[in-house]
Amino acid sequence: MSEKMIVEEKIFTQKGWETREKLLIAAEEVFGKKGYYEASIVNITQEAKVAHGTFYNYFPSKKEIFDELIRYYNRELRLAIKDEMKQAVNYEDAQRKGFKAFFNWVKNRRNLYSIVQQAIVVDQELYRWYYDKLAIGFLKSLSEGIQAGEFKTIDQETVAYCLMAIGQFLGMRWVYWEQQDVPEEVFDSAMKLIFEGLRK
Amino acid sequence: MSEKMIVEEKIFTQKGWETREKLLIAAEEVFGKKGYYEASIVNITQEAKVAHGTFYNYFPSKKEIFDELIRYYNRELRLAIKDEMKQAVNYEDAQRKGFKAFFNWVKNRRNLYSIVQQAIVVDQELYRWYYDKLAIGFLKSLSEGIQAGEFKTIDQETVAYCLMAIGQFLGMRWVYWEQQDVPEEVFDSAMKLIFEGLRK
Amino acid sequence: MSEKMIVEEKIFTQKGWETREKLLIAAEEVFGKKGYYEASIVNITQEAKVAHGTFYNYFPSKKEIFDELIRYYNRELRLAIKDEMKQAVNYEDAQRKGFKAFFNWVKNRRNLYSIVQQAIVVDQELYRWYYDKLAIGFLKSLSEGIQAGEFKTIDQETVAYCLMAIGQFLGMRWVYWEQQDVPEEVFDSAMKLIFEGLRK
Amino acid sequence: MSEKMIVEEKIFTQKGWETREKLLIAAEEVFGKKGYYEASIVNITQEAKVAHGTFYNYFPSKKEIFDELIRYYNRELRLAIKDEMKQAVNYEDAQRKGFKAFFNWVKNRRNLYSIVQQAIVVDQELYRWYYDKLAIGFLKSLSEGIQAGEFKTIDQETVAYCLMAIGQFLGMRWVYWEQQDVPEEVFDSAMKLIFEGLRK
DNA sequence: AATGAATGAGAGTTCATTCAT
DNA sequence: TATGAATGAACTCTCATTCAT
Repeated sequence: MSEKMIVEEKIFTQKGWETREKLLIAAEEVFGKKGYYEASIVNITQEAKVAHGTFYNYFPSKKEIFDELIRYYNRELRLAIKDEMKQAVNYEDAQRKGFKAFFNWVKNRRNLYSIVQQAIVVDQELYRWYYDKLAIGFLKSLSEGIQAGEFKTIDQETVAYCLMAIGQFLGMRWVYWEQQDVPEEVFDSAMKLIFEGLRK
Repeated sequence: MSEKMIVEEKIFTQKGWETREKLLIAAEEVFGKKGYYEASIVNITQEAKVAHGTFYNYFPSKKEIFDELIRYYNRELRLAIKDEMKQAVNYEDAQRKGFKAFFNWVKNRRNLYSIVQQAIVVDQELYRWYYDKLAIGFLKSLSEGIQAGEFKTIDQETVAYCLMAIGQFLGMRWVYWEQQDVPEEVFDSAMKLIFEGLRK
Repeated sequence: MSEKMIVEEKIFTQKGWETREKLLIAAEEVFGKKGYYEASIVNITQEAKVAHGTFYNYFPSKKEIFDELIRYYNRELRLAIKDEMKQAVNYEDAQRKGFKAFFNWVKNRRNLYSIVQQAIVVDQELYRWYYDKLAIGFLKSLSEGIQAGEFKTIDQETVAYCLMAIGQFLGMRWVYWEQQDVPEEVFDSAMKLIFEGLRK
Repeated sequence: MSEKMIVEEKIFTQKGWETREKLLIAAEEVFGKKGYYEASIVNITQEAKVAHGTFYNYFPSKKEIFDELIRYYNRELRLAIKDEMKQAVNYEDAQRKGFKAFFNWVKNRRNLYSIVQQAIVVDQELYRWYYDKLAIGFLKSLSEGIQAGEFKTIDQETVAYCLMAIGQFLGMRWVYWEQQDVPEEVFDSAMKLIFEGLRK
């Protein structure tokens, strides 16, 4: 007698669930390395070491597994950032810790980072959803920082977008392209810009 | 008697040159609207109102015309920004004017903006080249602003990336997604962040 | 202690037999609605509310269950026609009652009617078998009608085929396509043609 | 300088037109022999001795070439019947000649006959269209025969359907199944039934 | 220079069937 | 007996590229 799992109205046995996981992990690898359009289902099933047809027992289409990856890891990232921010001593520290957590996540999930960027082309709605979701976390922390009198009274949404932008570009530049941690001095320079501004 | 043109070791007649132009303009439209992978050569030749085979008289591959677009318009964008910055009364104003010019360019070249983002998937090297090229302009102006004592002494490259990031995200958010100008108050908020920082 | 049933050298328990029945009923529905080629085994097992693999415990292939349906319901139709004909007061009446019974059967077994037509594509031999079997009934009654001096001396096989043809087309036209009974006046016109001919 | 042809908004050169013809002839053969669902595009292109992809230069889908065959040959058949009927000395003779022409057509176009029957499964609308189109010819001739006082006053539509039914079944039985002409005595028996009726 | 017919590799997807549990 | 995961061959369709005219 085997235990069953139910996901989105589909029922899986333990074995089925494991196959699904294998496919997701394989897709992360393949989409990350080759890009959505260059990647084929065969690439994914070979990476997962299952038969071609097995893919369609678990995902109705190539696009669907892509969506699933984005949505699943968006949640993972947000939780990771949130967890880190909770440890902060003040709101500035919270923002710094948020950035650190983000860079860390990119480092550990290089493929996922790439996949998210691909969404710009593959599904703009999804890409927008991704950043809107992410923005909410920044917004909340900014808002509290303002209320606490730690931050200036600002257009929170705009600033949230600016902060995400900076995180995104530095992550791309250093962690994704150069495959290293964001250097300390770069991180400090960015934080300095954010908290003190450019003008002398 | 026809005049000839030489581009990258190829010789064109006047008529040939015009056909090439038609194809580039069509490619901009088609790549912009459908995306690189969804677009086919036939789409481009139909848009250009030439025969299918004509394409390969001018470009060796689909990828090549994509590259050409990116490189050509990268130059156009940089010139547009430079031109605008020249009019500035000081370095802060130059940065502001640079942003304005960028948003303006996105507005007038929506398709191109989209195409550049597609490079993330199509050719990461090219994408990097694009932003490295762009960064140089920001860098130069920043550098002069520091030398003139108008800006803090900062890690110029990092700040250049941060500024590009902000421009990129706000352009995406407002001009590309919402299809409107960046609202004045959003622009001001971003500038305020950049020049004064977040801390109270 | 369970009772066993034996069908074509296979032994079934009561439960097994019921599963088999469920599959046949489901197949009738699915083949009827979607057609043989559009229908999948999964469609059938889902309709029957059994597991995918269960199908192959009862039928060796998709084709086999199709055959079984055709053969089973061919017998049912012939019995229905025969039963009705038995009530007739003379041979002309028998033919009329035979037609009525046929139209009635199409009405109540729309799916089956469709399935029989599919045999044209799926298995021409089977289709031929179906109509040869059906023809025998017509033949017998015609033959008796002639012997009784009620009908002309005719080429019985040809006339049997003509009668089947008329039944088939009127059934298709009215009962299957229009989903209604064959209108009385249509029925009468056809009978008039059959019994009196076209010439003035 | 090559001559061009325009068909349904597509332009063909002479060569292209010939390829299209080759494909139609091949499809007639393949659909006729294997049936619509068992036939693959590869079967057709191999029969036509062209590359796989060439098919899609001329027909947007498998279904489309099937439709084209049916519609094209429906017209051919109707013209053939009409031509033959024109030679008739009276309306009864016209009907006889119509049947003859039909059987002749089936004989020369065995594959087409099969293909038309497949439409029952592949596209019921098309099948209905086919017989509705055909019925019109019968109707017209019947109508004139009545007006001329040669035929009884009857429900013309119903009788038209009955006549088509008989033609269809005899064609199937003899020409298609047995691959021979409809025997003279069979033809005569059917005509006798049609014109004189069954009752003594 | 311009044309468009021809090509064939390769894509995503389906599904009858097998089989271990 | 019942299950549903796994398989892989076969399908339709796409399209970048080549090439004869």
